[in-house]
Amino acid sequence: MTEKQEKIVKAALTLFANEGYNATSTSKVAKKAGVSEGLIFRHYSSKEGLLEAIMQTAEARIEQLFTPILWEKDPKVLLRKAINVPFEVEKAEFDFWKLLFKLKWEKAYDNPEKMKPVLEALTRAFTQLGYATPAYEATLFEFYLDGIAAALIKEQVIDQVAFRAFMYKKYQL
Amino acid sequence: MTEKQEKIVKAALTLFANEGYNATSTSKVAKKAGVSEGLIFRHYSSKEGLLEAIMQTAEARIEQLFTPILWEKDPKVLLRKAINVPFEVEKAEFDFWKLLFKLKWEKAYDNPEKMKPVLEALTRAFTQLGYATPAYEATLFEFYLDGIAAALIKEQVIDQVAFRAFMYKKYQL
Amino acid sequence: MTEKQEKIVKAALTLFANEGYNATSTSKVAKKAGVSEGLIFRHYSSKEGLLEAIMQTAEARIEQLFTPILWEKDPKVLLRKAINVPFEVEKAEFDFWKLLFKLKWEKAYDNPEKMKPVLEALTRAFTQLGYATPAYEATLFEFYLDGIAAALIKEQVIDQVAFRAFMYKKYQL
Amino acid sequence: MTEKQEKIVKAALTLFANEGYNATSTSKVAKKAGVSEGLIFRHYSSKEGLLEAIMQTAEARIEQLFTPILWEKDPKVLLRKAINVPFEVEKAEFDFWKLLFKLKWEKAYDNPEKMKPVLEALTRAFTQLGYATPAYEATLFEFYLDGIAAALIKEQVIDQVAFRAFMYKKYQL
DNA sequence: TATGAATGAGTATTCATTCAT
DNA sequence: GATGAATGAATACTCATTCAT
Repeated sequence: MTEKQEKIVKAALTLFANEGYNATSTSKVAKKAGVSEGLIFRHYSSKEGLLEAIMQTAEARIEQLFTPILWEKDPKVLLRKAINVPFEVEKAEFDFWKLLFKLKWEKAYDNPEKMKPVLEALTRAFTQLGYATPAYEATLFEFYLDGIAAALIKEQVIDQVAFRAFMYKKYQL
Repeated sequence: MTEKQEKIVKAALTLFANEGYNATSTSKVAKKAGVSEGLIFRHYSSKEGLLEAIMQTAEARIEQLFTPILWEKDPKVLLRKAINVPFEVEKAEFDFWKLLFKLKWEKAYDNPEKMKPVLEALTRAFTQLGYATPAYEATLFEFYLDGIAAALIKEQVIDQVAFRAFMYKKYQL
Repeated sequence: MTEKQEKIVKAALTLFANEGYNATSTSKVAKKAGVSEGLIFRHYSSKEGLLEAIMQTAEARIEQLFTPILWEKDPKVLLRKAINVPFEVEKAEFDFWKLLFKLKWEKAYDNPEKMKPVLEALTRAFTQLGYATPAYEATLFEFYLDGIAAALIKEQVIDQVAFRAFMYKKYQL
Repeated sequence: MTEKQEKIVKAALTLFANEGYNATSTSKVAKKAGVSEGLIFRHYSSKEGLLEAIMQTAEARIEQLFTPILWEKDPKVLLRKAINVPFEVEKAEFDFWKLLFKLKWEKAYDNPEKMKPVLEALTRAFTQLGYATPAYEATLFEFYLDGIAAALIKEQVIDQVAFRAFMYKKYQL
């Protein structure tokens, strides 16, 4: 990735995440990145190509965040780690997440399959912990995580320490 | 609201919800509604005005759905009613919700204030039921509402009866 | 056809004929026609649509020119009339013809079928006049038509009266 | 001419001839030639420069084809040779001719002067053969040749042997 | 109220060309 | 000689909006 490519991707990420993909023109991206508009197309062939390039990095990052959970044996530790994920997202990554959450509502970009392994790991954990309906527990747990993540990304005021403690207690971790 | 106005609003709702506000041109709306493009502007003065008109109806509908909860005295009944809300949304209303959820991610249209009364009612209920941190419980409960509503709207397969039963049990209702 | 539509078609014809279809931008057409660029697309949906609209008129004009030949019974009169066709094209129509001749070299727009009725009429005439290979004679005659028309359109100096007389004599008319 | 130069010229010729000069981008030429776009400009300084380079070769080829005619003393042989020219064009050269014929309709590239020596040779021949208006005969003859060439290049079905025989007979050769 | 012609600014994308390497 | 990154201007086409009727 050349220096200018990085600039393009960075500018596009910020704009796509905050103003929306459709509301962001390639000329805006170019201006913000300080490059000519044509360069975007030389490197990514289309606006959508650019989006896909960004999404790949984003999904890679997500995988990276959730991988430690997938391999965790101890169910309590697993849940604890899962709860921690949203709180560990750094501000620098918020744009990634914002974009991801937005695109979840565009059919073409929403693939719930992606989270299946996590869901399965959670189900396993709830099974081991003797929950009656572990699959539903996992689903609900994921709703919670999603909600927490969304709130954090939107920078709604939450006492992170207290809330995390609350979650731990709720699941007796 | 004249007959043509209704056609416009209906067409716009479907398109805004499914293709996105920015991705929907006023000409597409006009064509789908079977009216001239000019008429949209005579009635709503701008594309954004049209969106706002739709949003008002949408928000009114939401209020309508949650009002029974606000006045419910019995905390257990209240939670039961709250759990049920997302399952009561009819398919005909999905577009409303889809649009609402999408716009939650556009700063200009996300106002968390809207849900405050519900949040307070839930907090009250959890207090009455003796939960240790009722405000956090209420927050979490709202995440459930969001999550299940999103899943239903996206028509992800969920055994509605079973899941509802699971929620009842979870909250001992 | 509104007044502006006519302006568009006229401007486009001149430009397409003299600078070439591909070398003429829609913005140039708009500027020359004194209308907004968008209007072209409202009326003709695409640059190609505009070309096709023009071509239809052009082909209609051609038909009109050759129709008297098709119905002529007397073979000598028929050939005389045919010889005259190119000389009857008025300067005002040169652009039509220029465009037509240019497009003959674009596969998509060359349809030799168009001239078939004329070719058949010519063949009939040569048959009646006792020519040995009337079909070839007709083909050759068409080459003359093409050649003289091209020369006239390009405004190459030709003594029209003399040349016509020469042709009459050549075919003993 | 280096190997890459040849590749460029060959690719450009095919594309210019079949898709048109304006419709062919330098990037298409580069891709087809398997070279970098920059190289085209190093060698030919501009797209037009490339066209001119091609045209020079094309015109040289034409001269080569017609030279034997210019020096022919026997008028009958001369006409026979002239008739043969279009039939002798090899398929491999069709692109050359297609391009030439197309460009005849671009003022900048049409120079009727080029064919003057041929026209004069034909006139001489017709004079020697005692035709009444040899200059007009020559002009008409050229129209015929042009028409034949165009038909052949466009690969319209023509019985070449029969048609050539027909031409010989027509001019009593 | 409703239409449809009309517009000016913008859209994604392509173009011929330059230049550092 | 040759590449590939980079650009500024252009391209066909769309957009939200206005206005005369």
